[in-house]
Amino acid sequence: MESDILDSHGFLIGEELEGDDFHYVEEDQKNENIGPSSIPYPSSTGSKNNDLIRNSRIGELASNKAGLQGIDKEKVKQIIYEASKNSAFYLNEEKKDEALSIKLKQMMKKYESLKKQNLSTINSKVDNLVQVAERERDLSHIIVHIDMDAFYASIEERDNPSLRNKPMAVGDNSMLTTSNYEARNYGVRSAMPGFIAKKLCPELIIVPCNFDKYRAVSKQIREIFSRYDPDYTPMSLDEAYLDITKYLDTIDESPDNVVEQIRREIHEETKLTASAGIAANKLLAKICSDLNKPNGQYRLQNNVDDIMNFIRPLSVRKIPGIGRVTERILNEMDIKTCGAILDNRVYIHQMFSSSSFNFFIRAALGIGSNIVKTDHKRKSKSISRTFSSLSKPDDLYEKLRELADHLAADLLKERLQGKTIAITFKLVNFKMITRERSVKKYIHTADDIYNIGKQVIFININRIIPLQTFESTLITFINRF
Amino acid sequence: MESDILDSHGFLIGEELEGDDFHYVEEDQKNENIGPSSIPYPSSTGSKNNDLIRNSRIGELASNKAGLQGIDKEKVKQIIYEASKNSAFYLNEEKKDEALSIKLKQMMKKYESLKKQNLSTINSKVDNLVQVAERERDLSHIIVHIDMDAFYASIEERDNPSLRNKPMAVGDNSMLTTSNYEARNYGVRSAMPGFIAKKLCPELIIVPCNFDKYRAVSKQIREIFSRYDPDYTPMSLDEAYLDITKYLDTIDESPDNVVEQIRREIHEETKLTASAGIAANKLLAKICSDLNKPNGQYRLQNNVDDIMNFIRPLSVRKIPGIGRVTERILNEMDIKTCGAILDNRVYIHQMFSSSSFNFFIRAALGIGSNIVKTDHKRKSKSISRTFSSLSKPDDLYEKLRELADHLAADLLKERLQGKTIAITFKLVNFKMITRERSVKKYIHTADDIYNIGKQVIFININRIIPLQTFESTLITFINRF
DNA sequence: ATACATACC
DNA sequence: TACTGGTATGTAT
DNA sequence: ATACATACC
DNA sequence: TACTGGTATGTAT
Repeated sequence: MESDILDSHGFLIGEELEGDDFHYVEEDQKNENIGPSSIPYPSSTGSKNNDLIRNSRIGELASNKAGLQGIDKEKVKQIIYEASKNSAFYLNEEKKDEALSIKLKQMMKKYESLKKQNLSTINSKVDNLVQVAERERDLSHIIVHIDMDAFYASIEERDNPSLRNKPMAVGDNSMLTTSNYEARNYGVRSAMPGFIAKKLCPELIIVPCNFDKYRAVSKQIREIFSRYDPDYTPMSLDEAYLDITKYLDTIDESPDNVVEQIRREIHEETKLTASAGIAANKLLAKICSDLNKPNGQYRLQNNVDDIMNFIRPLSVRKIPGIGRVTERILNEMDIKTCGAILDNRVYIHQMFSSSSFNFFIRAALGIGSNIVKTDHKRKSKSISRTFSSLSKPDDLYEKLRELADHLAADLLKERLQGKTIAITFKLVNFKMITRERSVKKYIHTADDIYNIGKQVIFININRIIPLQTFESTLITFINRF
Repeated sequence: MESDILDSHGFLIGEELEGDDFHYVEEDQKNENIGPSSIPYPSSTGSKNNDLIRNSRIGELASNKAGLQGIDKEKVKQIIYEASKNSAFYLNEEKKDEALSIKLKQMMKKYESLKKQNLSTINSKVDNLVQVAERERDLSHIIVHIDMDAFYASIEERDNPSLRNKPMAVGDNSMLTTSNYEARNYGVRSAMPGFIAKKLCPELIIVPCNFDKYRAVSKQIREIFSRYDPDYTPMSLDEAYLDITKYLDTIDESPDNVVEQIRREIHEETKLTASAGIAANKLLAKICSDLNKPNGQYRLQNNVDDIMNFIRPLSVRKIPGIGRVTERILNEMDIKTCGAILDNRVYIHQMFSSSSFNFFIRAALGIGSNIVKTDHKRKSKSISRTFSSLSKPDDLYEKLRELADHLAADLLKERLQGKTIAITFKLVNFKMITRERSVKKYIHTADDIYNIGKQVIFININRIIPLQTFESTLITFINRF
């Protein structure tokens, strides 16, 4: 009787939502200062069949990134769609997209009601906040963002001349990490599964990853960076920020020439090309480094007018931290450029959290951190492996054991310990579920990780197995604060 | 085996903390704009025996509020202590105080380490935030806070002349809501149990509450308020804010004279006295209304210098929203006055959340809301009753039934519905525990409340009964957002 | 504290 | 046949 | 979402 | 004999 009432009112227990998002490739970055990595959600409307390809997750694979000019985008989309449409992966993407649509619709409802309101009282408050941001502007540093061109692919080409001038990618049949520019002309790019890339370009050569080699080259270029800024920050094997302000004080050279020289040294010592952006802060430098890619550089002067003229017409999507989802939300609000962010600051203020508002405003003003020297403290350490579907708990425990051993070894290397363990299961339908547990004392041994993980799996075994057996397990070791 | 590991790492489940705080009396307020009602925690050090009386919850009963000047505070403390020391209530207060001590100690650790640091880089950021607050200052309104003097007690005296000039209080043997000024001279005050008050003043006359009468008088004074500001906001039966700016435009009178006139009309029509504060905003008006109590008023000019000179030497405890606990935290940081808040803004910024920082800074600048007209939306509706200890679940369900019926009737009057039900149990040792449940659909009927409540009790029955049977049940009906 | 989403390489 | 692996951070409950 | 603390009348 | 009843809001998990 009571439980009838309870069920009919549906206690908020164990509700299920959807999965995760796409990813790119590579490794080793120091992910920081790239703004809020989460902001509400959007999506297309009906999102049936080809529509999804057109304007969402999968469609993005055929977007207008570098190297895709002049090719038949529609044809690329069509081929990707044909190769994907009945896969579990694609079905899951569709599901996620539908969830997104619902949330976007709700946001738009709020937005429409906002447009009808008189927001003049909020205006001055918002303008105040913009002024506060403006006061953070600091034009006293020259920051450089350097990014190797098609890093892994270029290394492989360099070391095997027979690969040159042919469409080629690094990775394997299930996932590519990098493609060279010839391959990009076919629509082949990173984060694309190799078997789909082959449909786009049957003559594509796929070279397996050789991380030891990439790390060695990375070490070379980092040595070069340190000549110009001993406190440079590497963001990944092929990318770094430099503050060359002090270096410039020691010589009589323009920033442009210094960066030319860095890129020249890189080329001389590695036979590889790099692109660079030069600007007043990391945000702008990063945006700039993409502009004259490959093998080019772009200088944005440390001058408010130049910065504002540069950023105003820029697509919001160019802002690191604004991805596919956030771009779509903004687009729905008719905000396509950074200038429009500023113009719509009152709506942005009402629609988003204060931290998102600050992120958007600072980006649209071209204001960002110019602190390059960082003593980065790792916040989590994780390991994951994809394996073919399992159906017996014991098989899963065995995988857990392997991952726990591996993770514990990694933790030991850095003398890390933590209090929270998260396990992510990827089901065969590509749905991801995460379960985490916090303990009172710091732990780090494989046994501790395994035992806690086993308990977590055991408790959730019914959520995992019956749905459809799992595909992969990600153990994340999280150190909160 | 696994569960051994798990236990030894102590999963963070079902940990128990401590209870609740003291309260005053009366009813009917529109609690708003009184700042963050929570900020970390502090306490004394050893807190043994009489120490607790001296500097904590119970000691506060004998504090230096209006009416207590010139009496022997030490003697009052001693009598309260003797009357309390072995009670379950007092034991619980001691427990809470110990928990507080631990947390305060931790805060001080952080504070000490902060003092050793060079905080110059944060300085300008904090100064910016202070400027942002300063820009909110608005001196264009004249706000009045009116507060009846010893409201319930004065009404009883008025209606029964034999009570006059004798120590008297309103309430009952277990709890007093108001005391007259004669009684206050003995240390008798609101929120004190009657039986303890009798120890302080054996000849004390205790008159039972007569809410219907108080409500009728409240109606009278509200009618007067509305003559001066039709949009006045009542905060309780005996207290209100008025914005007399517009009224002043219609006549040629000073604010002081207008408020004299309001108080005169109150006295003429009710034979009761009121005190008032007149200032640029609600925060300041409220502080001012306490200054010339009883039967007086205080005007603070709408002028930055006057406001700053007024607020600078003011004890932080005078700020509504800073209670016993927060005062203690601040005192530990050597912050006793509002001026000291400003002087220590960088430490405040580092020690507290941004919302607490903003609250402190605005208070210390004398900046507050001057919006009186509010269409207040109720966020919760609750009912609670104290009853003697029960030990059978069925007895508790029966109480639940009564409270649910009552609450549902109240909800119906205001056409309210909600999605969350909270039940608070007060155990015989005065420990309070809360358990809440959210449901998906809005509910409002007694049956729904009862059934959900019963389920909640059922699930937690082992947490309640074995500990020591419960004393009272508070059902709160919460409407989130 | 948990679960999940977004984003970057 | 077949859609990774790693880290950070924001939002919602 | 849940549990609890602080604060006000 | 005996320490309320009501509402809001902040913090921590």
